[in-house]
Amino acid sequence: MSDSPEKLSVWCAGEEWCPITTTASLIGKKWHPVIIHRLLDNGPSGFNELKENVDGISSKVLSDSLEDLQEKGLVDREVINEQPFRVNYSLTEHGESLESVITEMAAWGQTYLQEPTEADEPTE
Amino acid sequence: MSDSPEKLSVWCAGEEWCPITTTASLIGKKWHPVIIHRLLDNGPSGFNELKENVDGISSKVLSDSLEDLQEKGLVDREVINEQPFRVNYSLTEHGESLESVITEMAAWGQTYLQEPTEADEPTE
DNA sequence: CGGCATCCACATGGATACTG
DNA sequence: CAGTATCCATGTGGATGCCG
Repeated sequence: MSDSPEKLSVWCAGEEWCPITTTASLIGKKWHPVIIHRLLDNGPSGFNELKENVDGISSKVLSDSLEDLQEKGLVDREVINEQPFRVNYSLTEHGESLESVITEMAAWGQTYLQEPTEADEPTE
Repeated sequence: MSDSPEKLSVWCAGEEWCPITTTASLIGKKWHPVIIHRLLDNGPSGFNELKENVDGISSKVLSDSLEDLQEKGLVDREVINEQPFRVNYSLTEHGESLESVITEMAAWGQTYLQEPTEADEPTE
């Protein structure tokens, strides 16, 4: 885990390649940061275990997100049992390397955000 | 700028409020991190100046994103001249406080990502 | 210059049901 | 348990044109 993995080649939206745009394309999806956060926190997890921890996600969206994260090389999927069928989702080296980013996001949220009260509820 | 602003009340997707989910909802849009990054880097900017710096964005999307960021209390808009018409977009205190997150994202991208070559181009 | 209006394509997300 | 299938609503992004 300590030896840095080779760099990921990732495309980027704009004309010229930009680290932050590209990073945003990796984790700038609604559920990706949370999924990675849960995997960092709880370690390798099964599908439904992850679904419980990522509060409010549907199986389809979790399935789609995990597939996306696998394609991006951040998450690993391993079948650990056939009967009963069990899989294990874990972070790759790249996925784990995101800890600093995820931690920073969580810390920022802790510091600068608060849970809204009923009074804040948008009446719109 | 040094006194920490009051916390933002932001809704979150899941059942229970979660800092990282909520943070992700603030900056987990395709262009938001880049826009904030550019404002951090170049300071307050006009609309087209920002459009140039955020490489590849259309005016509609930039307009939408800026509106979203204003609603979320991260960006300020100020009309600084009527004739010729000029506005200035800048970061609020909350927006500036995101520097650590944005920096971490950019640093991660620098370390773990590389610009893909033609060979990596998806033929799909 | 700094947008908004319009239109449209596609992506994303959610609910529900069903399968091996 | 670990998904897939389906359907549908909404979101997001891009192109173009126009306006004060």
